[in-house]
Amino acid sequence: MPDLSTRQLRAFIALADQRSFTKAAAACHLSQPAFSALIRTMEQSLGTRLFDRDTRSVQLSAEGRLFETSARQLLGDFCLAISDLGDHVERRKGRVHVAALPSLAAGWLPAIFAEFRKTWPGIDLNLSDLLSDPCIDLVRSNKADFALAATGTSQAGLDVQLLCSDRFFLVCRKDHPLASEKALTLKKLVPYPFIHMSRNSSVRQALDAALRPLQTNTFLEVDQLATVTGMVEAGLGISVVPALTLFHFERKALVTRSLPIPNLTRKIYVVRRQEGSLSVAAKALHDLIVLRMKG
Amino acid sequence: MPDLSTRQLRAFIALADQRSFTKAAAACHLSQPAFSALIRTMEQSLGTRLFDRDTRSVQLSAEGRLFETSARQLLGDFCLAISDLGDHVERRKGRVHVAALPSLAAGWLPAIFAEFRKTWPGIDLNLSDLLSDPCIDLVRSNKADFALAATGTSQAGLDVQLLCSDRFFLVCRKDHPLASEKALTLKKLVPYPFIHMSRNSSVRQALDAALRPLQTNTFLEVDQLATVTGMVEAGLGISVVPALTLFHFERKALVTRSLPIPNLTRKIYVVRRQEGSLSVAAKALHDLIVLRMKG
DNA sequence: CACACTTACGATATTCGTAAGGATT
DNA sequence: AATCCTTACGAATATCGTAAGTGTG
Repeated sequence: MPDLSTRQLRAFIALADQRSFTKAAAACHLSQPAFSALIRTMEQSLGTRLFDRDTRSVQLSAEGRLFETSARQLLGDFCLAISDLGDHVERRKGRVHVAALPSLAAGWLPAIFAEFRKTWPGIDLNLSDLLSDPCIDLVRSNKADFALAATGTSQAGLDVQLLCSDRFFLVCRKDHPLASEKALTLKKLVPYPFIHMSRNSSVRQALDAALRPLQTNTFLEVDQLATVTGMVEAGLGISVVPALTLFHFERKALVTRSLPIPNLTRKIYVVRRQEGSLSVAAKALHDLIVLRMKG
Repeated sequence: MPDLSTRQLRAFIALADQRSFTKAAAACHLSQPAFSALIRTMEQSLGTRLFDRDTRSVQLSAEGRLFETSARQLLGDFCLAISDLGDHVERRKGRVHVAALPSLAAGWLPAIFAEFRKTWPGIDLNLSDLLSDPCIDLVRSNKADFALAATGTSQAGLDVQLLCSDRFFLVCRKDHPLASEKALTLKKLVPYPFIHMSRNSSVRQALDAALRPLQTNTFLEVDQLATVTGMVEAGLGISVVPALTLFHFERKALVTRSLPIPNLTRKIYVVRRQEGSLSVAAKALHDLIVLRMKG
């Protein structure tokens, strides 16, 4: 099977169009003899004359005419494929699939996504707002490019990098005693009824790990942060949630108070597959996320 | 727009399949470093890394995966186009359009076509069995590859070569006086009623030119040779026709007799366009026709 | 240390442009 | 003589294979 290059195709088509070696050579930025040799080489490798030529006229031979259709089609497809690849490399096209904890998806990610989308309007986005484990599963099965999740144990085959430490805040009604408490401590929280996220949430797990010795009055567990908001606002109890989720609690009736315990944090990691680099688009979003978090 | 060769596509696909530079290099009959350089060059010209590789594993990058689909499609199309061209060059495919006088089409061409078709079963044939002028028009308008016709005047832009001189024969019933005439001459034919082809036929024109001084008793003109056969067989008259048409007159009731006038001939020419070579298939048929005529 | 990809490097092959050649108008 | 394609040829470039280098399990 003979070798053939796009340059040869271009030269062939140029000559078919111009019907002149001199003009076609100029169009290909080649000296005329070099162009002539190129066509000759092509004819040899295809095993047939493609042009009937003498000093007075140049035109496609029967076989050349037959090949012309294919050549135009092939070169067109080639250009399409190459420019499509170029679009992806230049970030004019693409798709990034991010898996992220729901606690990040509602409050923190939207601004990042908006900025990303503004910078790279051609790149589409997928966001799987799931708990840590399904997030990581998506990464492992290569369905998501990377995940923003909380994972203590380092996973085999996955690259896990700390994105940030998310400090916990007290959330309660303005008329709650703790809202005006001068010196907040964990111990002062314990007596009050707590509204918690369910045990499989990263928020809850980080909290449990940090509060290990203390026993809280957990009278209600829910699955969604928004539900916590509603419950706290209704005066059913208090809650302790990470800073990145405070978006949910920006309400007139509520206050959020920093807790003076430095290592009471939930750690957020960027998780991606060890093997295989990120796509250009995914790397762009990844880098933006890291930049906006660190910066 | 970057250059790209089928060799590079093959290498890319081989590496995508084998996921090993060593194996893919072997598959491409290249040393491993040369293969490595080939992939590197390709990545540079496309402006993106196509494979994620370290000493332990080789796999497509996101951009490589994107390009893989196109690459396989492109290489497939390439092979198709090249092998299709090859089929035509090797005469496994093709089509030849011949224009030929009806007087040749029925009797003389069938054996040639049969032999040609047996030798090159993949090549389809078109035969336009028309009078000289429409035959030549087909050649000039590039609808026919060449024509077998009678043309005195050399036509501008056309290449005209003598194929054969077709001697005329007397055709009459066995019971006709001329059938047993010892020494045939033209003059002895004159008194008898003639059945002629119409004046726009090449047979008639050649005959008229050759018989110029003599006046024949032309009481019937027809358009088809087969009609001449029927008329002569019915005893309506005699006719004089070229040797290559005698096929029509091989019948029990008829005799065909050579006329002892050497230059009483109709000349058959091969007519083709001056510019532009014949297709491989057309040349094959052309050469066979010339060979069978001369040989 | 064994395996697999990369780098280094001299040798070979290809491709280039300039200049001369040949054919046609 | 002018035009256009081909041939000739030395120079620049690209590609090849061998051998050494590097990094990982």
